[in-house]
Amino acid sequence: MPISLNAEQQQAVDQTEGAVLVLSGAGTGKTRVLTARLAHIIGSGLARPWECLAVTFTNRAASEMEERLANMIGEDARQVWLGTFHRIGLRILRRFASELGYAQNFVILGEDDQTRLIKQIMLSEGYDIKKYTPEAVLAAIQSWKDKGITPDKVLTGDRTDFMSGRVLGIYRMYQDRLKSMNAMDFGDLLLLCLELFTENPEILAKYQNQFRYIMVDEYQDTNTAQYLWLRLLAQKWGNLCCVGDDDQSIYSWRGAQIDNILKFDHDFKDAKIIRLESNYRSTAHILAAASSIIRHNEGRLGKELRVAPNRDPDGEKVKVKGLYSGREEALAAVDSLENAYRHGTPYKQMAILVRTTAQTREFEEAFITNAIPYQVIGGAKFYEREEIRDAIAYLRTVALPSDDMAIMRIINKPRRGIGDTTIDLVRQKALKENISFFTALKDLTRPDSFELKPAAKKAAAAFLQSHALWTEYAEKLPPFEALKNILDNAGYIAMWQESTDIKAESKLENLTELLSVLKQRFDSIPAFLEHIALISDTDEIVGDDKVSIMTLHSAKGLEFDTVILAGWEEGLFPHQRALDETGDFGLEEERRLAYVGITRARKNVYITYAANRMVFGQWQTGIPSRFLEELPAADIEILGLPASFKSYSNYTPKIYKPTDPPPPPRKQEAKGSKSGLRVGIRVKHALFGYGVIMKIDGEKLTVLFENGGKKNILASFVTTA
DNA sequence: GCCGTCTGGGTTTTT
DNA sequence: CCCAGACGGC
Repeated sequence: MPISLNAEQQQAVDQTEGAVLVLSGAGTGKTRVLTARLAHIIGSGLARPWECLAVTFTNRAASEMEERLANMIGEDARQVWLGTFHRIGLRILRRFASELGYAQNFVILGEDDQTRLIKQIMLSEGYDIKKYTPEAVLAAIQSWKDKGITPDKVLTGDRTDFMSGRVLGIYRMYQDRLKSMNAMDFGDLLLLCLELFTENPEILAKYQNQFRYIMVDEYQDTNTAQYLWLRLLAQKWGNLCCVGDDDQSIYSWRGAQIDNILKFDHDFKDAKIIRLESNYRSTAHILAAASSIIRHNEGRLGKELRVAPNRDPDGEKVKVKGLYSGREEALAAVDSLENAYRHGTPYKQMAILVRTTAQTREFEEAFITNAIPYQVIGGAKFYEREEIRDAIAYLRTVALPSDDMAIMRIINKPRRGIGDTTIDLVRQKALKENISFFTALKDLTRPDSFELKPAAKKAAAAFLQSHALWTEYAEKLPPFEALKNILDNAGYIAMWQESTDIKAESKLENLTELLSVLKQRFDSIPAFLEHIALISDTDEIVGDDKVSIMTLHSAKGLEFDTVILAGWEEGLFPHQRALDETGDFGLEEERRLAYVGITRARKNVYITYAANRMVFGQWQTGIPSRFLEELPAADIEILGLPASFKSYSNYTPKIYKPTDPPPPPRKQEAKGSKSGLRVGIRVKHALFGYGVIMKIDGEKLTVLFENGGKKNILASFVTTA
């Protein structure tokens, strides 16, 4: 299928040999180039599909590319090695796990399991986990892994080791524990793959020979481990094509090395650099705004976006709005979106982009009040939720009894009389004898074992009996039925049904949702477990006509007609922690984030900030982001700024003196029905706390509570708050 | 082992 | 302001 390309794009497609860096600005058609290039390589017989490796950063990007490729070359597309770094690493590791001393069916630990494991190790080593949190230790370990550093390669005096050298010990123990549990974490999928390659030259050679052409998307976000991995694999043929945009590098905190892209021509000899600068997405004003901001960064590869020919040259100016409070900011967004909707833009072509997930709530509330359909992308992720992780842990322990983290998670959930003391004892035994938790538990319930108190022993035996039954379910029933029966039999469903927890109802809904996903999409438990270990919620986009609310980070790679960039205040955006922790570097990364945000938009951009914001239940005054000053006056329109900002070009960055008493929140027009209850009103429930009314049906209210639950209750049980 | 009350700390961004 | 985890009484 022919596909029209501009000259630079065509050049990127034709330049198949050697190292190529395609510097591809936002909206310049990089996915199109990548897929056209793959199609060209395969179509012209330069390589067969499975001799091509295409690596992306997100599953979403991978499936998009696969789909487009399938449209061009048909079923052959499925043969291409196309996926995220982690998925491809996993595929290789599954095949050669034994070379590293792992069994083929190793499990992949999620973040919660990792933290629990670190915590266990720290506690048993006598560390004060208040002083040094497991999360911080895990982060330090993760950052070594991102750099491709195994425990024996950590240099003395590595400054990421905030516990004066002791994190390394924990790292070592953590890796040992993972291995004895036959488990890997996310970072291992790359790190161990690297180890596999370096220790087994014949395996490396196999893949080097196989991958004649390698392509990488979002190269600016690769970390050192990924860089090393690519370099090894590309060594034989040298055909490595990396596509990226240094101006969109926003993941340094996760180990991404912007240097990878900045030094590409230094790392790979005779590298060709091709610039894609024709933007097919946004209007001139939007591009001008984005360029003007990013121009304040130093050390860029240099690249200017131009409006591609034959497009509406100007469009509307970028609108900058100052609002009184976070609430008003959200209401202003409602206005703008409704206006866009009236002018023919569907809701699904609109997005609110925020810096932090905490900002989403205010918009949700305003959207509920004003009946604007919305979805929050990312945020509290489905597969990270307690009930989902629990259900998965049940499946895991049944699929693989030696999965220690899984069994420990659910053994006393619901309560079965197996408390911390018993769990600790079993764990110690397992550790000492180097057996799995499950085996240790079995041993301790044997008639000739008396280490457990009778009550605990009885409880443990009962659990094992149930476990055997669950295993039978898993063997005999389809996955969906199996999980349903397991959760029922385990009393897990009943636990939530009987719970007075405000979140119980939504947890039950989520479990139903999980079951239906399982039913629709999976016919084997292992396949399902493998899938959920690697996906994230930003991967799933639904086609409903809804406004998307998400962070700037998860917006990368997406585009919308209308984009609202909210919360442009000093400290929030740029975020204070970025400034504190990495200074100018952090500021530049925040600026790139602004650039990413603006360039998501095709037609309309609104940038808003609030003078006052409720943080931790306290009113805080904010000052407009410095990034606002970096916008080009000719391309923006200023609306509703507080008086002292009338002159945009020379504002003094202080509207409200910190010594002034915090301004009272503006009361929303509380008039309405005589009970005072209306959709959107904030109410308080004695048991469930604060929430917002989503729906009123006579005396029956649907309330979205602030701690996450949605509940139907009678109006008489709430008071306005 | 379980369940209630208390308190200090927390909101950057996530494959 | 809210929540997870610690603590103490049963």
